[in-house]
Amino acid sequence: MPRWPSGEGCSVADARSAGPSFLCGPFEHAMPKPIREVLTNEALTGATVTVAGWVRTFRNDRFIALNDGSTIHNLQLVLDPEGTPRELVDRITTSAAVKATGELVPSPASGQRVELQVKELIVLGDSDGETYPIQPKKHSLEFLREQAHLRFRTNTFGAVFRIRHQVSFGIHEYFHDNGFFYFHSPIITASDAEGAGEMFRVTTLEDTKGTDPSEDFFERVTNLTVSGQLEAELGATALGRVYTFGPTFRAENSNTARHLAEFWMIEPEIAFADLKDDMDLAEGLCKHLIRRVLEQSADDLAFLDKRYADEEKQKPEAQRSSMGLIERLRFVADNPFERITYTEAIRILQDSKPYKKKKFQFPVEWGRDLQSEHERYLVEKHFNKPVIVTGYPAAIKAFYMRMNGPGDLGHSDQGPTVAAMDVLFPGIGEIIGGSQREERLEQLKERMAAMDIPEKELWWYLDTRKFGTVPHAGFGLGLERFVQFVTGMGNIRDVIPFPRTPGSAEF
RNA sequence: UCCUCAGUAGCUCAGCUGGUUAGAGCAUCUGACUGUUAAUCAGAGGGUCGCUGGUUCAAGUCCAGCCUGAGGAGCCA
Repeated sequence: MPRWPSGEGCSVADARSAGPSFLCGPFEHAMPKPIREVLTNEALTGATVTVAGWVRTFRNDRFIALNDGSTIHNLQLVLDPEGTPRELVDRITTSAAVKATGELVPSPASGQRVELQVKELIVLGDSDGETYPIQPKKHSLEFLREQAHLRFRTNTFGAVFRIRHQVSFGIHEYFHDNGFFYFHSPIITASDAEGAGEMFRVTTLEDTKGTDPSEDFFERVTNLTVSGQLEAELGATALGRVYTFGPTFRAENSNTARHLAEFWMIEPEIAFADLKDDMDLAEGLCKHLIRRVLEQSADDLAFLDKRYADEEKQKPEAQRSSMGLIERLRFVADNPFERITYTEAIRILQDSKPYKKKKFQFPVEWGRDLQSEHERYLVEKHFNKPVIVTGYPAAIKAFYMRMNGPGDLGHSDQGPTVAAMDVLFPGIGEIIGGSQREERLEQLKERMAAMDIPEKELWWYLDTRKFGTVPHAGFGLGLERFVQFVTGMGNIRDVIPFPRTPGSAEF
């Protein structure tokens, strides 16, 4: 069994003092060093090092570009031309898994600081060049989507999923550091009253048609969750600050580059907080995550930045982004988000050129929801930065959002509004949707009645308003949409390992 | 679900107003070379032109239906 270099014996200093024969065990069992460490730790130069990974390219029967996923960069392995048997050389093919031990030496050629002079090498897993689908060349994202099980072996997807990790980890970090508790809302839920979209039915029945739900496993109708928010509110009204972070399921027949049937959502919920606190939290989280990725994933971002620039070059000039990927991340991290009310947004849109030239496909008038084209104009043309829109008309928002009164943020004399807030990002659209929740029992019941939501189904939710209710607020952040923004990937299916979309659940 | 576009070698594509045996680059394989950077050079193999039906002397090319994918829209995160 491999030994992890956590205890005695495997430190860099030990490796150096032990000389070239040092290994954490016999060669076959030696724990390989991550290539990320091999390439960056200058103290390793001159040491004997074991690495393992997958062959990216093999040049001249002598040079292996080896990648182990720990970094986007490859380690060059150099074989001894005389001392390597032909049978072994023939097995070093694209994506073969190999393990090698040798001396890490400064590289005489340009292209890499160090390289590994191989003393010992084994092929752990062969890879047949004739049938391995991913070649050392540029592939289309569409093709790689069909090879989703192998696409992680490409630079692009390696970078994307390392960054996805950094974002996920950063979410826990940010909330933990700010006194939040990670709250696990259920995946299987019984309430279908949330109105967040079509749901996937969960059942053990062979056929649900004509069968009484009481005969089912849970003795009632159950579905996969579309949101952990209502449960998070229960947590927040006791623990103070909580967040959920888990998979979410929507059975909508959505076929777009920004919708998935299974996606990951982050839903913080804070007690004793109003809409402004909510906005501050949302903006703070976004900025923290961007800064973290800029710091922790500089190499991957540099690669994606170049990729993004190449993609932009393909577009007609009018559609090109005004900023590069990294440039825009820095800009968003360093500048305050624009905060406007829905009523102001309508006014800006009605004063806009596209409105006056009748370029908008959908009407702009108070009471109607903002369409994608309107959000795009606000974010990408008018403000050219993230925008938080508050105070939407009550009629187009969910029942749990707090009804605004005179003096409340976003209140309008044009009609009733609620304390909602949507964070709109360039290129992505709505990345966060949140609100201050209706904490007043009577108002909440009124809204539920108006929207035909039976109180019976949400008795537990209403209880929080009966017993020690407090102002509270929260939001939902779509993880994949955020990762899209950070990586510059145009299609949401390319930022989740195994995308689920209508008609597609391979892998 | 709606609108638009696309489907030709493993991949990316060319194939004109229908007309001999369907092409290129890359990849793969074989050989050469051996300090290379997606190495280079030479050669070889590789096709149900998405599927079904129709029009025609003749269909990769025209028509219809279906399937799959992409872009946009709606729903939303």
